Amino acid sequence: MPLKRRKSRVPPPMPACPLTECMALLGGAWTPNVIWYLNGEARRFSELRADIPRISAKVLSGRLRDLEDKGVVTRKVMATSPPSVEYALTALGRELVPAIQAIVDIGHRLKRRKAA
Amino acid sequence: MPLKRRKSRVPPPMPACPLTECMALLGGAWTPNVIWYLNGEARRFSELRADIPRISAKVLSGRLRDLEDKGVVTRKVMATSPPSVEYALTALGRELVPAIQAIVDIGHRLKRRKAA
DNA sequence: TTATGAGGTATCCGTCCGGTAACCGGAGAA
DNA sequence: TTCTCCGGTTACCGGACGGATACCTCATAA
Repeated sequence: MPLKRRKSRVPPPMPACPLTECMALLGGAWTPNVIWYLNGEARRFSELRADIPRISAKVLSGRLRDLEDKGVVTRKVMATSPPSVEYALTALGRELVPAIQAIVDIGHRLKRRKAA
Repeated sequence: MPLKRRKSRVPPPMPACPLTECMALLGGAWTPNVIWYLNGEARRFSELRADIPRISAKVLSGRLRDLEDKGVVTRKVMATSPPSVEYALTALGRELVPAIQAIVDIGHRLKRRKAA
């Protein structure tokens, strides 16, 4: 009883599917969290560390550099003492927020249900 | 001698953040793709491999096992010869689709813009 | 007889992540 | 003066994760 191969139901994903395209920006540990907490005003490195308690300084610093390279965040060094650094979303970064919002919404529902 | 800050003895309250809560289900390489291609009808292992050409068998089988453990997909062995296995989304899995849809939508916009 | 296909597992190896520690230059404390 | 702290970053190390390839079982097809 041979199985017939069912055709792919989905539009040709090939030369870089939209999911992959967007995940290239959202991928990497803690990336959605970083973008999420940058929504709204700019935020300093140590503020982000407080926002995301379980991220290590190394990973946060790496993530911010990656996101800067990809054009998702901007980095501005403030002439304070000691110098502090402010990060903010670019227009591209703000476009990613709705996707993270959708994830957060689902997370809220999951939590509410687990409480019951 | 000042009092040293005591380290919290219990692991930090993990599921505080809705984003983390939901990312626990979506995290891991290729996870959004797998859920995306399972939306709609059930799909077999080799069909998923064709849907997601760049995933390796090891990672796909690992992802499917993880998702089954988390209650996102079901696994059904069909009594064919050779036996085939069908995977499908659970109700929980279907709840995750809107978030992936949002990511896909943004990916479409990014691609369209890049073409220009 | 060999090949093929389904649904994986075994193995190797490179990259990523997390934790710790150190760094730097200036400001305040001892 | 010397100590220490502070914000941001980097170097080092060990472990987990992901990619590539090979292999396995069973049964039909060429």
